[in-house]
Amino acid sequence: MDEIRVRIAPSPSGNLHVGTARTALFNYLFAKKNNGKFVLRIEDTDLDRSSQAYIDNIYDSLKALGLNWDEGPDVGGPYGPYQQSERFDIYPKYAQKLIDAGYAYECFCTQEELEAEKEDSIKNHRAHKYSGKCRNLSEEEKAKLRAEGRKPSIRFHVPEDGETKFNDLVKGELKFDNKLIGDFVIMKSNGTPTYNFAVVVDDMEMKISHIIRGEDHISNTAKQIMIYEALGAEVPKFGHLGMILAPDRSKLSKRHGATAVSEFVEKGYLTEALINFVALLGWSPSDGQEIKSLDEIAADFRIGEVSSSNSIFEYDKLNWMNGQYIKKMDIKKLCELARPFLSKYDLSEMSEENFEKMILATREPITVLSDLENDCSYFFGQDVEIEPDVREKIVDTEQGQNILKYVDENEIAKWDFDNDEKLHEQLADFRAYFKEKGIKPKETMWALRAAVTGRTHGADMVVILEILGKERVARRIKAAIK
RNA sequence: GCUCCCAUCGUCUAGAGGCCUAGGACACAUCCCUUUCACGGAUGCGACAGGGGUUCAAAUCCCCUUGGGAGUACCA
Repeated sequence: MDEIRVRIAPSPSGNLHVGTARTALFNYLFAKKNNGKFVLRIEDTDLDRSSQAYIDNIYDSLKALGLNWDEGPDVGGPYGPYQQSERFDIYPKYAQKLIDAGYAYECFCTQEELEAEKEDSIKNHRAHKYSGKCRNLSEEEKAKLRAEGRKPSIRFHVPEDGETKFNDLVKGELKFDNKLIGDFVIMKSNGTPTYNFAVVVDDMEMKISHIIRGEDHISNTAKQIMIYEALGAEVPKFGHLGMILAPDRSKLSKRHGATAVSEFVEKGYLTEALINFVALLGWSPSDGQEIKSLDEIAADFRIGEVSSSNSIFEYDKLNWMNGQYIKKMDIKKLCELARPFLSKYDLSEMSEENFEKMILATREPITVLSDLENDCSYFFGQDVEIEPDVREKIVDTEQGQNILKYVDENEIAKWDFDNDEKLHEQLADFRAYFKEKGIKPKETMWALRAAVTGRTHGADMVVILEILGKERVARRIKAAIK
């Protein structure tokens, strides 16, 4: 059997979309599982909408997700170039080949004529397709039209009857009635190829064996198969994935939140979690273990088991999963990723060691890295602002004041801020003292916490005390005493 | 309009005729653990869209209806 070769072919008219990332993922998994090659091709034939910034974003996002390609514009490969704008000269040759073989013809219709045809069809409740009126133009007629200054497009001559069918890797047997497909343009009048033509030529030249893509391409498939056959090329296998939808079942777009991989990263999602989550949209692990690395998923992956229905992108599970990854992540790496999210604080005032301690103590409840900004606020600055509600219900109560005064006068001096084991015990003693007076341990700690952090919940008190140090803690407690 | 795809808990899904009084995960609720929030553990809530067939037997196969999605460009 020939080598398995798959590709992802994004067009750089925007940042890498999660939907594209999922398609890339399934291609990558299929390649990995089958010892094949994963190639990246940039489809930038629409020069107006394409930009280098987007190309860079695609590279960065794919790499960040761990979806490394074997061949592509930047790394090269045996079937390059891998960027369509550098391949413009090869499409006309194939188009000419099709004309010569009678599979395609020049069409001189103007935009207006085409519009009129379409409107006519709609008026008569017919499925509109190109009439084919330029199909049999004589050389004289063509010359005349050319003399008028009309630049022809090239259309593929679709067979009048029969059907085009293929066995979809995920959907099974699919077929299309040829007479419903109009002669479609393969080369625009400006000399550039249309999408349907460019993909086929590129996939053929790049020896792509399996095309795994979104089901929005299903109806293109018939046209593409016709081109392959007309060109005498081997038709690859196709597999169409269901789409990712927003919770309201519409296309996932900006108004639903982030859509680009890079936006998710900026919001504090880990790429490991994102890719894991997206893999679960349409695929499920055979052992029920949902949290899996890319390699583990690849080992377990089978394209035929992928769900053929659409799936909805819900943040709940992504958030949970991201939290799981945050909890398990190597602490050094997490610290690095966390830094940008704490840029509003003066990080220079905190030692590397304390920074790590802080992250270790605050990573537990968070779901996205951006939660850190709020959750770490009390670790910075000399003073804290006590939330009004907390002040009223805890700090300013008689019990609260008593506890704080007691801490100020009898406890703080003896607390060992540099020894967490001792500090831990000392706090236990402190709780025990008030417990004898009938105050719950929880409430005792609340008073301390409220005065020191301004809140009722947060990281472990021992860690907070250690990082803040005796002076700052004393200062904040005094400030809370009326 | 026409063509195509899809249809199991709110969501992601397991299920490929009997193992299903339909399993798991997220979310939600309650409880336990606990110096807070969380984590973790336990329990609970919760679905085969509807209707016809086929069969001894259907979530699983077929048909229709309904619902959702996609395509219908000299965009990709």
